[in-house]
Amino acid sequence: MKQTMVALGTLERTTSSGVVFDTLFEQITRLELLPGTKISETDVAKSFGVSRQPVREAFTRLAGLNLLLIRPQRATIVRPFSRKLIASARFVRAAIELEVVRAAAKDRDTSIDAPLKANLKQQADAVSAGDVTLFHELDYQFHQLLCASGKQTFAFAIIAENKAQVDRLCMLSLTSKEAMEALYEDHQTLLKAMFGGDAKAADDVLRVHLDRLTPTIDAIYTTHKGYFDE
Amino acid sequence: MKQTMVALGTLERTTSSGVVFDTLFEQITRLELLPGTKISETDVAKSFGVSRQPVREAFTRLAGLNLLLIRPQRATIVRPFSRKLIASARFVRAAIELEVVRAAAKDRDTSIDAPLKANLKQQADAVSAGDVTLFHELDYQFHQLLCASGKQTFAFAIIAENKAQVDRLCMLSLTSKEAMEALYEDHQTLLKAMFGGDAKAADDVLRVHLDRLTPTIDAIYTTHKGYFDE
DNA sequence: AGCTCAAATCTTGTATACTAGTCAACCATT
DNA sequence: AATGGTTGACTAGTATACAAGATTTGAGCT
Repeated sequence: MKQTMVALGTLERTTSSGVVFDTLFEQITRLELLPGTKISETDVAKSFGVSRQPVREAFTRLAGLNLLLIRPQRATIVRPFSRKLIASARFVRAAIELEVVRAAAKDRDTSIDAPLKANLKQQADAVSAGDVTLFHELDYQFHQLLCASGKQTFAFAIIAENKAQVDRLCMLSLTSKEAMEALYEDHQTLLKAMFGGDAKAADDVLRVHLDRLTPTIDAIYTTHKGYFDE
Repeated sequence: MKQTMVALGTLERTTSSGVVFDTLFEQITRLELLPGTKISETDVAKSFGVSRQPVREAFTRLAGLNLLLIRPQRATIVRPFSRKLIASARFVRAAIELEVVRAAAKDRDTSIDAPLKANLKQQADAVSAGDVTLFHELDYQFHQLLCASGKQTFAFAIIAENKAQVDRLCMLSLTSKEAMEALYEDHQTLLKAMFGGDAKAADDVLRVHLDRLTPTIDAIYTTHKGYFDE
């Protein structure tokens, strides 16, 4: 049986419920399954060629991540966006990441300097090429490296979990070259502040950086009200 | 069927799996089930008078909270303490709560002022009476009210989740009157700083407050190495 | 055409049974 | 006494079936 590394570094088997979970997680966060979509254990089981039980387990885990809404005797729905949940997720993510960069500014793992710089270089190339997908991937890795730099690798799991709430929302917006450039500039400035040990400056730029999503989210709410709960 | 309010304010039925989850969660966090204890779906099902399936679902949720370690074809174990996990949980909890009090110092919900003050008064009484259990309960409520004050009610769910990792550890330590007094003083100073709009002072005192656990956790590690994984 | 109501259908929650992997106990051999 | 192999018990993962609540659909009536 194929084995995979999972959280906390334990070697673990691939199970049917794990496969279902991974696939649905990706479909939801990439908006291949839109908010409000009804899905049932029976249908998903059929499409994966398994019984309801592993599907049920995957549903339980996804519900725990606030991505599915399970109700007895009624079809499960892909949880609509919740402005409250999004605000909370953004707050939590910002709080953790602000503390991470503060920690990094004071006492960082310098072995992460090179991968961070390399990532920034690749970001510049992605912006030049107008490659949104690549830029998003590098952005993800950049924030992951920030956690490693601040010696808080585990924190990224929480950040990633909360990012899932926001990332699927951002799938609804276009990312212009100007927007990518602004994010890239933020990353540069942040790294400069961190490497210079300036916790205050790092704090300031990251707040600005994370706040750039606000108009995007507001715009999405205006144009996609149907995807939001009340 | 009895109904209960759950997260996100939805009215929800009580299910067998919910009952099992709640009971095991409490047993684990109160150390009635010690780290390293082996439990099986079959045994738990028997003791609750239900089938394995709702027990399995509860296990899945508890595993998601890092309280159980499920391994295929082997007995599930109550997750031993992990110094890495504890450090991470404390970091995350501190990050969120620091941002909460910063937010509260700047723009708090003043309707929470009275309940906060009332809680502090009750804390003073609990310290005088040497009532550790009551003090812990009030401490929990105090931090919950801080989130409400900072208009970040949702954040407490994450804090509570991460606190669970640390709280079950602290069940192993005695809380002296001196320790309670120190915590109470911190709460007083924190509230003063928040009400005075002094974000910096609030930040400083909360860091000290949350750091008070460090010697406690170190002492527990020394005296209870058997409860920790490597 | 619209309304009401009963039946059918769909759904999750739970019970039970089967499969396959892990581990400890036991026994044979050296 | 130590070691290695075998076997049975124990375990989670999964399949299948039943119960009960929610929703949909269609027939009958006005």
